[in-house]
Amino acid sequence: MDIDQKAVILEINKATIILENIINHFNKYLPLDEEEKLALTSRLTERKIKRRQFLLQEGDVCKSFTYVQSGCFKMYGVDDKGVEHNLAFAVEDDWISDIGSLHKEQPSKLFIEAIEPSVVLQLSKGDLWYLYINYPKFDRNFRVIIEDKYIELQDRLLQTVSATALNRYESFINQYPQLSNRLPSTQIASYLGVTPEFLSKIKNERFKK
Amino acid sequence: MDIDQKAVILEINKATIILENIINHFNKYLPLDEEEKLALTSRLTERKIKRRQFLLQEGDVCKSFTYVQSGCFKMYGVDDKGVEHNLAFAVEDDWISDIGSLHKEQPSKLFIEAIEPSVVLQLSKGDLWYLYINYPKFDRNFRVIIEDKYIELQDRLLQTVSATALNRYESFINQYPQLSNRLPSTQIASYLGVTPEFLSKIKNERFKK
DNA sequence: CTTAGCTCTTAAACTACATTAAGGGTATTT
DNA sequence: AAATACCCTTAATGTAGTTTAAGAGCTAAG
Repeated sequence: MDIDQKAVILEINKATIILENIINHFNKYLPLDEEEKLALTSRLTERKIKRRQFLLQEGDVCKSFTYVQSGCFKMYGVDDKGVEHNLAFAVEDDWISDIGSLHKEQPSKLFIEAIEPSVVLQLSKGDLWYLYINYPKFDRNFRVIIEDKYIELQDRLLQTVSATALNRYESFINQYPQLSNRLPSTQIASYLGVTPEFLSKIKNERFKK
Repeated sequence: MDIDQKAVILEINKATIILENIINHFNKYLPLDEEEKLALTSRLTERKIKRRQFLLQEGDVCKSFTYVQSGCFKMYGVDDKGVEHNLAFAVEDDWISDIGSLHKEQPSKLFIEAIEPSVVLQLSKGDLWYLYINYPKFDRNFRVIIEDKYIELQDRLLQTVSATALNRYESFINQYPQLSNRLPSTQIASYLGVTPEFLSKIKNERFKK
């Protein structure tokens, strides 16, 4: 076996290892059989994304459903004054997409931007539909995935309208302890719905106690 | 045919008419075949609900997925000060449930209460699971139903964190013109995340223009 | 090495919205 | 028919969070 062949095999192994993550992801729900695994993995496109690079920009139609293999993204809207409002973060082993724009093929109001250098696996709308039509298990699995996201979102809305900024901050730290270390405070402030200045004040008061 | 028989037939017709609504509901997605229709309708429980009666109270585990046949419900949480915060309304031909509580069999943080005298069709968790397992089309249909609800919720969260109370009020009127006439202002204020007093002020200023 | 650009913090002035209180109108219950 | 509860509004006062400004530490790019 010459050096070139070895290089090819290394590449294949690396790809296999990467795809193992998404396969394992489905093991949390209804595990895929060999045929389904192949149907899925053969349709995934791997992309490396740099810090500050966009997966989606306001006005564009969202074209794919994205699995985060490694790294971190934020999804946010920008108001009339130009202020960003973070709706969601996604780190490794999570999905991110503007589902509304993807489904209805309408221009998105949102941005999806890498906060860290990242690797993603993407499914185009057509491929996703193909999987839904030919392998009902994907209907099931994505139903459960989106139900979980719905539950999270509803919880968050309740918090947003009924709790103070301090409470929201403490809930965030409890719910996402890893994220609260990993992300800059400005991004957390934008997620909590306060200015960085006010978050700074909150942290200070919390520390004094 | 005697009078009793006529009465029975009338009852059957009425029941059939009621179930027609939910069948038509699914026609918006992937229409059900005869077997699926029977599987569904034979598992539905019809309940009449009085104004101010609860489908779910905080602390209880949500036991069923509810289709609103007629009437109107609100789903809300109550904060430490005892203030209600409406997360959602549901009128005829819509679904309502605390999905988090239903799925994870955990005590709910929410109330679901009738704002008008209502009629609902309920599916227990067990029956819902039975449908999912035996008729994959329900996975598909409920996936799409919940995706639509997710889109709505995300839109609302974005509004809540990025728009003023006046903007949120105007969006609400545009998006749900029927509801804005049908509901008392106190309920709309609770949904928008402001006090009834402040909503009153907003309306007044809006009218002046 | 240096410049430019983020990030974090503090603090004073400001604003959108909450709270409290009170009065009048309208349903729903008795 | 009366009583009770709920609904809507106005207005004074109060506050959580914003805005603006300014400086200091950190990181990244040329």
